[in-house]
Amino acid sequence: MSAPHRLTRNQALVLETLTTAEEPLSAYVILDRLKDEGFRAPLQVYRALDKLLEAGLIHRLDSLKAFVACSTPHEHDAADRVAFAICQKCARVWEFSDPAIEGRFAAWAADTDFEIASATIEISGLCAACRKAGEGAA
Amino acid sequence: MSAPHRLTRNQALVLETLTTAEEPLSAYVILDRLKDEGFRAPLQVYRALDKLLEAGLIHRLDSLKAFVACSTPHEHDAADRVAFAICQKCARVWEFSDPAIEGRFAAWAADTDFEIASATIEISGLCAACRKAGEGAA
DNA sequence: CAAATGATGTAACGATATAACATTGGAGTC
DNA sequence: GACTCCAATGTTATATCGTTACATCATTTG
Ligand SMILES: [Zn+2]
Ligand SMILES: [Zn+2]
Ligand SMILES: [Zn+2]
Ligand SMILES: [Zn+2]
Repeated sequence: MSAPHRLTRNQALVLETLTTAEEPLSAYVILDRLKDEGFRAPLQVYRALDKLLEAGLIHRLDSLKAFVACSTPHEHDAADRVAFAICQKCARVWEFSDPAIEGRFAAWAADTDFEIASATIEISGLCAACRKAGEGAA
Repeated sequence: MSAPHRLTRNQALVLETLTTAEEPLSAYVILDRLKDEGFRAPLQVYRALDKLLEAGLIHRLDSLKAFVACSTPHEHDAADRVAFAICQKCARVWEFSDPAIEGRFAAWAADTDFEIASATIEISGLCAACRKAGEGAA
């Protein structure tokens, strides 16, 4: 399996930026925040992101075109897919996995003779805090 | 509710391009295929795509940054979410929905006090035909 | 040390999507 | 028909996201 590779300076900086952030960040926002650390070009960010994705330390949210630190740096096995809930207002992300959902996908795949390799599961809506805050504002 | 708006020329051309295609198409591929019909700029495509998305006649696949015609132009209600399976090899798309999956999301949302507005559910893998074709090739 | 490997820096480019603004075309009045 | 309104269109420019190409530096390993 994947040896727990020690992170390089660039990788550590990008990971720390994501870990510190409250919301998912685009690659260019990360670049901007790391200007003072010597980052100059997008590729410096994308290369670090690639390694962190491989290591399972971060995720890319396709629906936002942005990256987020993994909430519980686990091995994301094929049999333990992860889903994300993203608040449209505060942009905070909840990461969860549900064997029952995985089971339904597996059942559909078996019926259809489709071999699942990966999945993108992102739900969008309003978190409890943002709904509470918005109740009196309409 | 949404009146079944008659499509404009541009919208009809974009929809026909997607309906005819075997795979999802990027906006720029659509633009290219409609050059002969007078299309010149990305916005002509994106504006038509926006309307078709509103009308529920097409979908955007976030994981591919591409668009696909809806296989069964239904009203995609909040209570009847749709999922996609995308073959990595032939790029064909299967559109399906599963009340049990929706139920699991609803259960998670209830537990977490999250209000779901929309979802992106895209699984990637190999279809039956492509697996069969690849079996003797390794 | 020498070779191999992986990370980095930099510039240029490609791909995806939107902003801004002028113009056109039809639907409903008068 | 003339007038008004509003949606759709055409066009240019720009914003945003991501990759190719290539030279350089660091680390490991024999
Ligand atoms: Zn994770
Ligand atoms: Zn929120
Ligand atoms: Zn559909
Ligand atoms: Zn296939």
